This record gives sequence, C-alpha cells and structure tokens, in this order.
Amino acid sequence: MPHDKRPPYQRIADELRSSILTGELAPGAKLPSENSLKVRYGTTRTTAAKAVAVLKAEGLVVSSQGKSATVRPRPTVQLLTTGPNFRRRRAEGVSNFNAEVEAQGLKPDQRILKVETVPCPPEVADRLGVGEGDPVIARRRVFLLDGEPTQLVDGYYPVDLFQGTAVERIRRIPGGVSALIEDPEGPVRERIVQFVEDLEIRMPLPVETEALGIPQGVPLARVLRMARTRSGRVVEVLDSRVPCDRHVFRYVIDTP
Amino acid sequence: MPHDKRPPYQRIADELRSSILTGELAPGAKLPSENSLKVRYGTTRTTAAKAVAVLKAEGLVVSSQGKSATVRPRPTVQLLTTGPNFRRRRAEGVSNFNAEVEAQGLKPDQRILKVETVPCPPEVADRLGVGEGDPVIARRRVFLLDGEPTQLVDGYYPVDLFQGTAVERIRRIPGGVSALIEDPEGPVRERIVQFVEDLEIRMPLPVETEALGIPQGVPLARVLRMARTRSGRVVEVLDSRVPCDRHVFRYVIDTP
DNA sequence: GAGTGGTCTAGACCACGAC
DNA sequence: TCGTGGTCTAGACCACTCG
Repeated sequence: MPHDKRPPYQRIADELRSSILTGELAPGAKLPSENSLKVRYGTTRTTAAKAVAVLKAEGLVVSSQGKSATVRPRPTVQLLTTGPNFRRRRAEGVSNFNAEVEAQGLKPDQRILKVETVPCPPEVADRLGVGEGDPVIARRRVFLLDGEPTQLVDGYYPVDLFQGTAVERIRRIPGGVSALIEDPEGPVRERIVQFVEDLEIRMPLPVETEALGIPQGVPLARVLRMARTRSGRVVEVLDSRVPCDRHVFRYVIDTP
Repeated sequence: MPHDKRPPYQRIADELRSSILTGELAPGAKLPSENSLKVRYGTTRTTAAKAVAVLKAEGLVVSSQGKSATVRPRPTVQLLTTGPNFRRRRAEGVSNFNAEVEAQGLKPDQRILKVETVPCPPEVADRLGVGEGDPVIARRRVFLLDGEPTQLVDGYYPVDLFQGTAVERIRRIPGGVSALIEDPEGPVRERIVQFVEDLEIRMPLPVETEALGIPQGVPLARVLRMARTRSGRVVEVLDSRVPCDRHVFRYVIDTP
C-alpha cells in the first residue's frame, strides 16, 4: 500500500497531474469523469470533484457544465518589448500588439470602448506627474485575438497636452498615439526615449475574469507602462490587463 | 432581496471580497469563522468553506489549520531590470538581487544548493546554442529574503567555457558570474551587451509550492534570462522561479 | 478545552451538452 | 435521453492553535 499521508483528493489530483505533465493526457484531452474517479478510487463524487478543483486552481484543467473537464491548452502569443522594435514599428506605422500577433499568424483587432475625461487614478497620477483626481483623458480599448478579447488596455493622457486632439476622439489614431506624440506637427513634437514597464501579477477579480473570458487558475498581469520623452516628461501611461494563459513576455535589455 | 442568481457560496465570497478590496478587512485581518458565516447566511459550513476557498484561489486570503483565515499581505520587493543598472552594479560588485532587496530595507541572502554537470534541458539548450542533452554546468541557488526562501535560481553555463573555473565550484563568486565573464583575466574576456528575459506566468506545481512556501492562489513567474556577449555568444542562461506575491517586475527600455 | 479550518461521507437536485 | 459537471445539505472526525 502507498503511504496515505496525503488525503485522498490530493492523491487523485497527484495522479491526474502526472498524467497531464507527462503528456499522457494531452492538451485538450478529456479527464476521466468524476463518477469514474469515484469508482476507481473508492470514494464519493464530492471528493473526486475536489481533486479536479485542485487542478483547475492550478490552471491545468478547464471545465464547464455538461462537458467533460479537459486539459488546458498552453500559451500562444509572445509580447516582445525592445527599444529597436518600437522604433521600427513606429516607422512602419503598425502597433506593437498587431505586429506581434500577425508575426505569429493570428488575426489581431482592437476596439475602442470609450474615451472620457476622468479623475486620475493614483497609480497613474504617480507616473504621469499630475495630482490624484486631476482630470486626465482615458482611452479604454480591448484587444482581440481571432475575434476573442485578449487584453484590456486603458491609456491615460494629460489634458494640457491632448485636449482637443485626436486623443480625445473615439477613433483609431493612425500609427497609434505614439505616432501622434512624435509627429512634428502634433501637440507634443518630441521623441519618446524611454518606456518603464511595471508588471504586477495576481489572480484576476471576477469582473476581469468575465470581461476577458479567463478560465479558472489563470493569473493576470497588470502592466503599467509609462512613456517618457526626451525632455523627461511622461506623456502617456498605459494600464493593461493581460491574461497569462495566452501570453508570454519577452524583454530585451541592452547593457551599455 | 437581492436577486439570488448567483449561488450562495459566490454571494458570500462576493461580500467578503468587497470587504477586502475596500480595506474594511485590512491585510492580516481575520475573516469571520466558517461557523459564523454558516449562521449569518443560513447555510452549511461546507458552503461557507467553499466561499473562503474561492478567495484563497484568488490569492486574497490565506489559511491554515487551527488558525483563522486572514487577508493576505501585498507584494514587497521590486525586481528592477535596466541596462545601466546592471552596469553600475557590476562596477560596484554587488548582485542585482542583493542591491534591490537592500535598497528596500530587507536582508538578502543566497545559498548555493548544488553545482553539477547535467544534460542540458531543452529550453536552455535553445538559448545556449548547445544540443539538448549535451553536458552543461548547472549552479542551483536559492535566494532568501529575511531568511525565507524567495526565489529559486538555476544558472546554466557551457562546459567549453567554464570547465575548471570557479563556476564549477560550490562557492560564491565575488561579483557574481557576470563579473567572471567580463573579467579580462577570465575564461570569456568579453563584455555582456544584452540580456533577453522571458517571463512565463502560471500557477506553481506542488513541488514549487513546497520549496518556496507559496500560499494558495499565488502565481509563479518562470523567468528565463540569457546573457549575450559582444561577439553574440550566449554565455549564461538563468532559470528562475519567482513567487508573485513577493515581487513586482520593472523593466526600463530605452528607444533609440 | 474551546474554537478553528481540513477533510470526508452519502446522498440530492439542477443546468447543460452531446448524441 | 443520458451523462456531465455545478452546487447543496447535514452531518462527522480530525489536527491544529490559542488562551
């Protein structure tokens, strides 16, 4: 007999997990039903269900009513952040997200949900150098991958620079806001020389789960990115929510 | 009456979550006991426990036997990655981790668990430019924060460069391996000009949970970092596991 | 010792999906 | 229609912590 120090539901979870990690149960494959687990391990369905719940919390398994639980597929899109990359894409007039996604053979899209002037939230105020609660322009967008929502991206812009510009209009800006910032005819007329990107990783809240269709056990990256111009002013703060089952991050850092 | 479309355990979870997010239940505070929830909501303890389990899976709550469930504290240490930073710390002879942690008023430490020559794992082989299974030197370390394990860091090094050097000895290398790589008297004698850092975020496996003391509902970042020298050769691959409840990431990207 | 969470049993009803 | 998972009840025993 195996030493049964661990409770039954963990033993069941352990064995299923091994099958998944060795590839015996491939991504997309069906797990044994809770009833068959109940029989196989001589326990109740409640306990079998708890074992499956463990694997869902680990992000290895997804399930929904009426269907068999299945092994979750692995992440797909790489989000690549490098200085030269940004510069090249600015020149080409494509957004970073679109370029990355297309390079990986998928169909990107984005939708502008809302553009509004709002009191500045604290994490943004810190970075943008305005007072908390001061008015800022917020552009709220959702990025799509093959038609499915895949990122929520809110852009924040100082009113003193962007009031009355295309940033305030609920319409795509050709080449993105970065292009407008660097446009020699635009409201800023300065080059962006630096991005600072902060990643905080946590489990999503139910609102985020719903908005992004995140399955159980999938972490969320909250990415706060500020763009600084040559004069040192922060002209944009992006606040993104990125589900970690569909993305990996790559940063390229050159050392002087 | 509230429309009870959502099941009772979710309603309980919702109310507790609100209390946590508004700060009414501060980090470290005790949650109501499962028995008191059972009474308050007129249900069974099983259901109350499930509500608490939801919050644990969301990483908002931690619990253990005999003690009240409590609100989880927030992350602390920032891991800052920038080119100039690396260069400065190389000059000062301190490691990045140590510098970051000390700057934030905590006591860093690291322990070398093992140094061994092993068959190269696939993700490392890709990056190091050696065949999968070819021998490589692996330095396995654990980083500590105030005495608690906080990161697992495995460094991989090509044997042709580092066999017979300090990299093979189970002892700290003054200034770190980077210093040895750039040492004009060392085995490589080239400057590191670039880091490429890949982050994959997922929930930890039980082995990782145990090794790092990760509470439920806390994601894990697996960071694969390669260091490239001026000649283009990758001379080091670091494979780290970083619990996301104790760290946030910051990358600074300069755009040419 | 009293109270806490961890885990289990043995049922039940329901919503949903596949056939 | 039948099998699936989603959820619940009403108990129970245990290990642990705290006062």
